[in-house]
Amino acid sequence: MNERSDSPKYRYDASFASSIEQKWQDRWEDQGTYYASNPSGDLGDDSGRIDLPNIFIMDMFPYPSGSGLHVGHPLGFIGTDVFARYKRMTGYNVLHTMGYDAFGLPAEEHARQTGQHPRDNTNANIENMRKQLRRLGLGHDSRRSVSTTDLEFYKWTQWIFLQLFNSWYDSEADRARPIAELESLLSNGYLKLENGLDWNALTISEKRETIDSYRLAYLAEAPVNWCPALGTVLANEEVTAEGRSERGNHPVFRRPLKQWMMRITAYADRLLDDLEILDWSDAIKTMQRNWIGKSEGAEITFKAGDVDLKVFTTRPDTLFGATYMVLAPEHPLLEVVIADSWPEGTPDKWKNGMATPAEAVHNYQKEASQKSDLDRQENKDKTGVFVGEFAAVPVNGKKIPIFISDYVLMGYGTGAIMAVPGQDERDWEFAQEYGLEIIRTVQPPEGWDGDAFTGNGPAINSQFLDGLQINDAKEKIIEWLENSGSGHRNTTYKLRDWLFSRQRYWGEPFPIVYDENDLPVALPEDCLPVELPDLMDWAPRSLDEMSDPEPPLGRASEWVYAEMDLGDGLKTYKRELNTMPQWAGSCWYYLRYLDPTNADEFVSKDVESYWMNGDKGGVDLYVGGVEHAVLHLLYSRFWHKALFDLGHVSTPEPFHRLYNQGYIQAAAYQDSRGIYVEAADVIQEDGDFKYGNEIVTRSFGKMGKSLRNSVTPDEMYDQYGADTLRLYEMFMGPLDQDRPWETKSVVGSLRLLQRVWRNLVNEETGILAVSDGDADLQLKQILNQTIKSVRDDMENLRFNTAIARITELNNELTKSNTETPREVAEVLVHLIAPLVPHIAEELWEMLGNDSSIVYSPFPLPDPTYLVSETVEIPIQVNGKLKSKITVAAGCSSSDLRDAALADEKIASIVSDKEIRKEIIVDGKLVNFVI
RNA sequence: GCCCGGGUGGCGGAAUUGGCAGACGCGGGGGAUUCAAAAUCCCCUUCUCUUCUGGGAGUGCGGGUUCAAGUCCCGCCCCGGGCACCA
Repeated sequence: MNERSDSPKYRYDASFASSIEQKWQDRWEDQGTYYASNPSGDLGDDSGRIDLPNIFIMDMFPYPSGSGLHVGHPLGFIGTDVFARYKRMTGYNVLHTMGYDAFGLPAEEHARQTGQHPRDNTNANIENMRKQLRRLGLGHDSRRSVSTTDLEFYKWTQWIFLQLFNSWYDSEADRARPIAELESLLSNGYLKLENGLDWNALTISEKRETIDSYRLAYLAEAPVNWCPALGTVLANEEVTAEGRSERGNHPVFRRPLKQWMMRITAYADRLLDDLEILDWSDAIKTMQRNWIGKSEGAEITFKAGDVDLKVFTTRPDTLFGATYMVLAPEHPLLEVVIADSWPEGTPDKWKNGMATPAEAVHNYQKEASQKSDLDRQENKDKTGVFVGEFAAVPVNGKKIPIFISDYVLMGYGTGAIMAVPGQDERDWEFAQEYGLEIIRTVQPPEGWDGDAFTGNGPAINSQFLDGLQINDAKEKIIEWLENSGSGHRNTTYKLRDWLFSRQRYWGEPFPIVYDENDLPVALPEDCLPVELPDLMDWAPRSLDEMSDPEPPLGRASEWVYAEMDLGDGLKTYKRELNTMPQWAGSCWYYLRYLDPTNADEFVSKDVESYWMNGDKGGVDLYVGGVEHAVLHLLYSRFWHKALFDLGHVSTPEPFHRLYNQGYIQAAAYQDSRGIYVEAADVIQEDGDFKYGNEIVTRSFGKMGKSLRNSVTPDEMYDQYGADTLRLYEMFMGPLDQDRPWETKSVVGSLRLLQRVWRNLVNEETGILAVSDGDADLQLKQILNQTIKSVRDDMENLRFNTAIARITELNNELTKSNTETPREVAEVLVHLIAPLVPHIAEELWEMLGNDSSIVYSPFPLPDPTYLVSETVEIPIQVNGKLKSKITVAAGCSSSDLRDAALADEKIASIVSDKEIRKEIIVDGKLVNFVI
């Protein structure tokens, strides 16, 4: 920064910082400084570190975007790097590396814009990103850096798919098992088919289809988000609330298509229960719980003529209050319950102006299907029509009218409800609208003037349930339902099976082919990897609403049909043309970090159990953004559990501790038209923000192109150096909090490093300037107290306060007129080493060491210097600070009291008053109450 | 509407169990050094009253518990995030 000719020659400034940073980055790379030791295999070594305790520290790997980094991106990466460095210095074998999540739609889109093949484009972006991250001085084991697009990586993604395809969920044993075991259980008669058929009487193809329907990865006709303009189906998360594609804002249609599904619902309970053993924030756990959405209750059958209508309810205890029934407009049994004509006395309101129930229902169905999700969200007024038929409440035979309404969703429970307006707010609203009977079955508290009462209380109007509290009433009615055969205990989930097919080019091909009956056949392991064919024309095609999606792989005409012998002679098979979603690679990449060069296994058992630590283990620290709270983290947990069941990994959970870093925000400025202007060009003048001559308004938002407020790491390297950037990002605030970027504040971090440098080195000569004498007692006490605090802060990822403590120590040295004692200098260099590794290495070398500081032990506090002989005690009167006195450490309560009363100020305040109470906390405080 | 976070000086933030509110940094003010400036070093910097000794108020708002509350309890307000007709 300071390039003036008269500034000291050896001042620590941006250009000097850059030169030592590059020197050390080269040396670390040459020496493989950050290589972690494996217990066996290619990455084993004789460093001896394998005998140390180990720790696996991980970032959520990035998508290698072509647009480069801004200073907000590496916040979490710096945090894990500081922690990993600290752990290395405290005697751990540390695994820390970085991979790339490089498949997916963004890569395709970007490639399309630049006209390059996605592979070339992706590889160029990865190279660029590696360079940028290297420049930050991140201590990654470069040998373990993988990309999901590497053939040697996605071979194992396909292998894991085969594991899922070749297994089923045994709900008795509550775990996944190999599919071969299902076949033998069925043929031995140990397991009966759900549809009651005799397995051994089935034809071969019936058997095959039955088996297929049990697999964890299975084909199903499922309603999907079909976006004809993009030519692909989209995941729910890729569709906006308005029902349009997030990219391009094209219309999206719900449409049933045959797709690969993952049976994540089989794991719903375990995914829920095992949250307990995880060290994750309650916020994230709550989000996962909500997503899984477990509800316990009962399924109850209502008879409407000959038709059984099943409802799910969490409140079977309110059965006596059921006064009508509602089916979803898409309910499959609707057609058979519609009456031919309106019964006598049907209110006009229930008919919706139609002459027959059929007309009313079909008209309503049509309207409901045209309602977008947004309409439903914004307009929650209850609408519906009567179907002209009645159902019988099982417990008393009472006939209640059947309605259809869009407030009942086909996708949840049974798509039908018993409506209990007395105890349900939605049912109350509907009942009010259509003039339906309301029966309270729970006694509301006295003075209740509200509508539906959803709280606890004794049952009323419920015959044999009367007087029971909700939970007891539920148990009793469920018992009755089960005895009478009209219902049973049941649990439902919001979680749906995971749609796993995409009509895209840039993704993992499935290791699946189809035979002459169009049934799926898994390829054997020795056929892996199924390589993505090289296509010139890989872009999705725009289609119209009525056409089927065309997977781009269908255009690889050479590739689509394969002739092979899969055990029953040479035959021609058609390949699966869909590809896997982007989540596939991110579901398991952490496991490949462990053993990236293993050609025989996705990870060796030996290596996996070493790093994951079995049982309640997993990745020791996983840092990333909160936006992955549900999808990635849920999918990944699901795959991991399946691999665990099949004996491929030793821990039931992948990520033991999850930590969500905050985001760096930055000021953004809008002109009078609301257009964002380049934030870097805005100046502050007389309290106004000005862009040129125009006054602009300020707001804060996520740093990025759209708000035109990006600051790049390169700018920071030019002005300050990488160590300063690292230090500033860690000092801004706690790692898990959002924080606003302020370039003008970065200078404070540079100043700290300059002072550290100046306290150890003569700026004029560049020669080390430390003394060999001892530090005085006071400095030793400060030094050891600092070591203690910094260790504690580092351990708990509180880097901002660690830096504050280091700054205090350094300020002591700055104030002193003498040269810094060597013992202090050496400690100081260690304390800063995890945060600012380059300057620390440089100083460590100047202090006469020829090996890296990376593995030099982090200082331990000497307990002798953690206690001082005297302590300062605040003296309060009536709880307000009035004075402070200095007394011998460990002095008795009575001595402390006497000393406090002897203090001039205190004496003058209490002299003529009676002391009513004395609070004396040894070593802490004295409070007199007068 | 429900469920999570959060609210502390001009700004970012600190205060581990109830025990000195505002550590550390930015910004601001003053001084030393300098021909002068930059850089550096030192001091001050919550607000407010003041007779310059100190006094009063103060952690979103209103109550409470306590010798003592940013911290605990009750009732609100505001900001951020998630879910949202899930029976």
